Order: sequence, then C-alpha cells, then structure tokens
Amino acid sequence: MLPTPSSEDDLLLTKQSVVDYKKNQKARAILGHLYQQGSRTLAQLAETLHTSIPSITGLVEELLEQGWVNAVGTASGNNGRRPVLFSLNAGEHYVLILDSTTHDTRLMIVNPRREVIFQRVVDTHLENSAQFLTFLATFVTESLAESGLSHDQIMAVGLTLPGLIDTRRGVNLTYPNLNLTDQPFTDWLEQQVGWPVFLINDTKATALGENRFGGGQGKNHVLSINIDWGLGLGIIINGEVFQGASGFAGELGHIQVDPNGELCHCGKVGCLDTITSASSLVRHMQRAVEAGQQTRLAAFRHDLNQINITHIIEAAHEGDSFAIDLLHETGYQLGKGLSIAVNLFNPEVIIIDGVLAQGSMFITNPIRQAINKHCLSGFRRDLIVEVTKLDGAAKWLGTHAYVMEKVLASY
Amino acid sequence: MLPTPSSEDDLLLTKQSVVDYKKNQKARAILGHLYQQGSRTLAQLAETLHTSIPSITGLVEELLEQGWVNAVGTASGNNGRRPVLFSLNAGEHYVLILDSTTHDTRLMIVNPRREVIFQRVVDTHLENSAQFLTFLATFVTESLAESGLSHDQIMAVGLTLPGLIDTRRGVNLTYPNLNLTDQPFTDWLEQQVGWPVFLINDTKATALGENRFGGGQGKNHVLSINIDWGLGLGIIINGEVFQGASGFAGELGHIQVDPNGELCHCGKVGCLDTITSASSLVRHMQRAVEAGQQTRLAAFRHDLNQINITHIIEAAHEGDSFAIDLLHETGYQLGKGLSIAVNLFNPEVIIIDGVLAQGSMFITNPIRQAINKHCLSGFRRDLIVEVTKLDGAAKWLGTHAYVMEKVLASY
DNA sequence: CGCTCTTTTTAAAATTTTTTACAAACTTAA
DNA sequence: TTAAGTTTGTAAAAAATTTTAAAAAGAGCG
Repeated sequence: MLPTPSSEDDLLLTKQSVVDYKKNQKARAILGHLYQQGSRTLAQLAETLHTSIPSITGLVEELLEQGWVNAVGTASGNNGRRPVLFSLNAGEHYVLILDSTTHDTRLMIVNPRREVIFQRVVDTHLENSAQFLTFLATFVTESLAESGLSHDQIMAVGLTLPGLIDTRRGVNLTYPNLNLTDQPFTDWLEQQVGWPVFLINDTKATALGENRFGGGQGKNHVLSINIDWGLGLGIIINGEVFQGASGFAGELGHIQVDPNGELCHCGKVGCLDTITSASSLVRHMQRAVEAGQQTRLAAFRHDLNQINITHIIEAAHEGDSFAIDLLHETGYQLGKGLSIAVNLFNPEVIIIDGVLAQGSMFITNPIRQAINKHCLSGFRRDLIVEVTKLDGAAKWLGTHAYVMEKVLASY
Repeated sequence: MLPTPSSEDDLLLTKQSVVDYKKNQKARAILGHLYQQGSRTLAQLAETLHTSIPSITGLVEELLEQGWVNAVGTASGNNGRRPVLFSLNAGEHYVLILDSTTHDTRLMIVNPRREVIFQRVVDTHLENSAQFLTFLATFVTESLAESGLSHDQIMAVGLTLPGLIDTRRGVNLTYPNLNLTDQPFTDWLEQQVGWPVFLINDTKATALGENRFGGGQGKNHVLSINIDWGLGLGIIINGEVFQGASGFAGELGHIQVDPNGELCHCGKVGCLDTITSASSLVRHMQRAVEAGQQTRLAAFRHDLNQINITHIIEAAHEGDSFAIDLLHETGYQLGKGLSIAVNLFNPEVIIIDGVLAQGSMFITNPIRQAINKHCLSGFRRDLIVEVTKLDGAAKWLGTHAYVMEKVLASY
C-alpha cells in the first residue's frame, strides 16, 4: 500500500534526506516504466534510468517486498542468458474508475495491468445538483460490496466528467451545483469513499488514452477530437495532457464560427458546437426529414425523436446519399474548425473519437479536405488524420493512466 | 570553452559512465540556474538540485577552473555567516545574436549576464534568396573583426527570423530560397562562421524573452502577441517555448476570420493578418485619408505613403478620435482572434508586444472587451492582459535564453 | 565588548553507489 | 555435442556521495 504521509511525515518530507529523495524518484520511475511498458528487465530499467544494475536490483527487490512488483517469467529471443522480466503486481493497487456521461454512469475496477476486474453501468442523468454526487458515493460503496473486494485493495478513484473542469480547484464549472458544501466536490467524495479522487475531463482522458495506448502512441503532439453531445478537443503536448492554466484548454467547440448562427447552450451565438456536434447532426436530419427529404430515414417521418446518430451513420454505410452528404458537410465544418487548432498546435496526428468515429471515412475524408484547404502546406506534410482503433476504450484507459501517473508521482 | 565532442567522444558518450552522465547533468543544471537567477550560493544550488553541499562545492570548483563561473562577493542580509555568491563568468562564452526583420538586420554580442558587448545595425531587405545568406555570413565576420574579439570568445550564434521555421530541419519555409545548397541553411552558416547556429522564429523568441525576464516571468502558460508587419502568436507552455511538431505552432495570423475578406499574402482569403496587422492598419488609414476622413493625419493627404504606424499611434495619444477608433477596432478584432487562442490555450497572461505595444490602452482595452465577450467566464477570471515592459528587448533576450539553454542542454 | 545564536564552509566518517570481476544461463556454429 | 560467444546476475572492491561533526564568520543583544 502507498505510504500515506501523515502530517509529521509531511514535515519530514521537506527535510527529507537526499538519498531518500532519490530512491523515491527512482522507485516511482521504475513503476511508471513498468506501467507503460508492461514488463521490463533489470538491465533495461538500469539503462533508461541511468543507474547501475546493482542499484536497480536493490530497488526492485524493495518493490517486490512491498507488493508493487512481480517477477513474470523470463524474456526470450535473446542471445545470452535470459533475463527475468518484472511487471506490476496485478493483484493489488486497483483503481476504481467512475465515468459519468449525460446518459449513464460506468464504474470499473482496473488492475495495474489495465485489466478490468469488475464493471457496472447504470442509466443516470448527469445533472447539476448535489444529489448526483451523493448518488456517486453510494454507487461506489454498493459496487465495492458487490465486487467482494476489500477497501485496501483499491488505492485511488479516477472520475471522468464532461464539462469545464478546474483541475487546480477540483470544481466542474459546467456543473457548479455538484458542490455540496463550499469545498470542492472531489474533497467531499474523497472523504466519503476513503480514497484519493482524481478528476479529469472526458475529452482529455480520451486524448491521454490514445496517446499512451492508441494511435498517437509515442507521438509528442497529438490532437484528439471527441464528438458526442458536444465537440471536445483533447490536446497532448510533449507527451502530456495539456490542461492550460486552470484545466480548460481545448474548448474548440465554443469558438465562434458563424456570427449569425444558432444560439448555443453556452449562451453564445454560432459556436462550432452548434454545427458539428452529434446532436446538431441529428437536429439537421430531423428537420430535413420533416421537410420531406428523400432518405432512408424518412421512415421516421412521424417519429422524429427516434432518429439518433447511429441511424444516420448506418444509413450512410448503406449508401444513403443524403446521410452521406450530411456527414460530409459536418466533417468539412469540423475540419475547418480543426484547421484552426492545427494552425495553432501544429500536431503530428489527429485522432477522431466519440460516436462519430463510427462514420470513419465519411468523416475523415472531408476533414482532410478542409485541412488541406485551410492550412499552410508545412502543417499538412507530416500530419496524419485517423480514426481511433481503441473502440471506445480510450477514455477509461486514459483515466487509468492519469490516475496511475498521479499516484506514482506522489509515491 | 565547451568540450566539442569528437566522433570518438561521441562513441564514448553512448557508453558514458553513469557517474559522468550525472556530473554533466548537474553541471549544466548549475549553469542554467546561474543564467536564470543571476547569482546563487552553494547552499541554494544544493537545495534546488537535491544534492549535498560538498558535492555542489566540488562541481562549482570544476566550473570555476573551466572558466564558466566566477565568485562575485558575498550575499548580505543573512543572519549567520555570509555565503559566497557564484555567477556566470561575464568575460567568456559570448553569444552572437543575429536578428533580421523585413527592413534591417541587427547583430549583438551578448555575455552570459545578458550584457550587450557589441552591436551593429544595418538596413537590409530580408529577401528569399541565397544572397541574403552570404550577406549574413560576411556581416558576422566583419563585425567580429570590428569588435576586436577572438573567435574563441564567442561560443554560439542565435539567428532570429520571421516566417515559418522548421526547427527540426533548420529551414525557413517562408524563405525557402535561403538555402544555398540542398542542405539546411543553418548548416551552411555554421560552416561559414565556425560556431553552432540556433534558429528561432522572431515571435517565439519574444515570447520566451517575456517569459524568462518580462511580464510573464514565472508563469507557466503565456501567450505573447507580436504585431508587426504580420501578426505573430508566441506560446509558452509549461515554461517552454511551444514549437509544435515541426516548429510552426502559433500561426494565429492565418486563420480565416472572414470568408469574404481581403486576399492575404499567404494566398488565402480573409486571414486575421489582413485585418489586425500594423500594415493593414496603415492601409485603412490611407484609404480613409484619401476618402477625406477628418483626422490629424489628413495632412498626409497628398503623400499617403508617408503614413506609418507610429503616426497613427501618436495621433491617438494626441486625442485624434479617428485614430483612436481605428486602434480600437483593430484591438477588438485582435481580441476576437485572441479569444480563440484563449479558448484553446487557457493562458495565465497575454502580453502585447511589437509596434502596437506603443498603443497601450488604446489596444489592451478593446482586447479585454473582446475576450470578455467571446470567452467563457472561467477563462477570464485569472487572465491578465498587459503590454510589454521590456521595451523591445524581449526578442533578443529570448533569443539569448534560447541559445544558452540549448548550449547548456548539450553541455 | 563579549556572549549566544545563526549560517556557511571545511574536514572526516559513514554510507551508498558504481565499477570490476566472475559465475551462471543460454544461443549458435563448428 | 562441444566450444565459443553473449547476456544476465551476483559478490567483492573501488569510488563517489552523503552524513555528521566541528570550525569559521558574522549578526544581534545585553
């Protein structure tokens, strides 16, 4: 278990000896590498950490004793003696992930090898009220009981929410009423569940997941577009989630693209969100069907509310030309907005995530087209636009990585 | 002098001993701190580097012998024994700075304490031709002779240029013909002058200067706007210049704000550049004067080309209401463009630099106004908009910092 | 002015870390 | 199958670093 520092320890921490400080640093670096790489040999760790093999051996032995690390067989394919592989212990240090969207809340318990141990999904309506927070707390305690795990086996909670999240203060500006008291709601939740809670915005989690385990792997500068009820831009800079000063970085959805456009739910007019989000796509289709447009979805003429984004994408895949046009138009507008982000961030990869990712080339082609038109050639030359291959897992993988990296940093 | 590694040394470097590696790392960290802070005591260095005082003492002694560092008196105001202060040696390790704008080229020789030892300015026209590069080389050799300094006293060159600079390849995409051969022109220049050349975009240099020594000091997330012949955005993220994948990050000037706007020199239509650059401001004023507008600058009616940006700013300061309106309008459009960058980068500070900085509150007020209108409240709460206090020095200070940090990193 | 208190600096002891040397485990080629 | 070549793992020697202790240098106060 983590050595949770008491207040006395904290005092000691400031006057911590140089040797202990370095040991801690190296131990956490080892754990970080093992998390990232799956398994490593002593020689590999020694090289990446610029430390001698005997020192690494000593550190890993300590981590073995503490239960953080396991020896997992030997590596093969080598010329000489086969090295022992070390890996994070899969039986401890679980992370509990809570992911609330507008329509449901998912709870997962994940081990350090990113294997899902336990999972529950409930339909919920994420609302701007304190009740939602008490629901989260009871959902956690009930699920823990159901899972049969002990409180000690879980070490931290990762909470994924949409909206504007102030990472410094632990508040969600989009849902300010989540706060029961005047203290940040993450503090309250921490007290209720008894674990540290790490809060991250859904889009940023997705971007991190893609960067660590998906298409953007190994790249330093990645943009990840998450198209859901709104439009979210996740930014990876120097291999880290870019949060900005208060955690709001990446609000592409609320830049104005049309001064005479529709009123956005944020209160401003003509936001990119009003044009390129999944909900706007559905709205357009509904209006068109209502107006008598020729399309496979005309069947919903008398039940417009039944139309959802999946219907549109399916229709496009089946060759419905109006659906294709609609996706094309949305993709192009999205690409136009994205080209602003490309001009400012000069990324290596753009990854398309969220429900629209199902639209694959109906979406990526017009995006590429718009970027070609609106960006200078230098930006385009090395730029890759691709659809996620993680099939929806990017968000929780990213949340897990976020929590693990935070925990290891404080180890 | 720097130990320029021969090819054999390079081989050794890969198999460098752990001890040497760490020594190098710490030595460079010490030099970096001294560059940043001016002067430090052994105890301060030991604390920031997490190293014992005897070790630091040894390292600093080595740096003293190598001529990198000097003892400069003792610190006062302390309770106990007064510590010796160490500082970078001002008499060696000069950096030669070359700064070419569209109308002139400035050469400065700067010591590690950021004191200008020698300076020359010549009128030049930065053109997209190989001749310009040969001019730079001769300008450097002539100035060196004139300065009376030996070749050894200078350790590196910092070259500041406008345009799209590919930092990875050492090419300037805006001026592709600068390349004499098919190799990057920085390579050629390095061979000619005999020092390593570090190339940086003018706006990025300005941003770095502001972050290290100006208004953005100590802040992690800074935007710096440089309004000159075009509009440049310099971005500081986590205290580092943000270059993006290929060094193009921050091209705010060429995002489209008006699909029906003027043709931009970049070939696209309605770029922000066409609305908010100093040249567009002058163009507007010229048209207005020609059309008979009431303004102090009406005196230039028969000589429109005489009108420059300084005239407009002066007129505004003298109360000319049309000039004030014009600056206001430009500031507002600029603020509208900036609010996109604010939504994406969520900065702590925005610093206004370049010729328009003289316009001070005629510019900053409408910028704030536009940001208030176009950004969500969370972004605005902690955001500071201010005019540079470095009075034009930000660019060369930033270039110097860039070179020093690169050199120290490779030390 | 001398005393105590504080902080820096130096020196010696203790500890940690690296280096070196060698044994162990395994592959490949003769 | 054996010998040569590689790489890993471990123990002892060597080196480097930190810790501890004590001296040096100065501030403040009675």
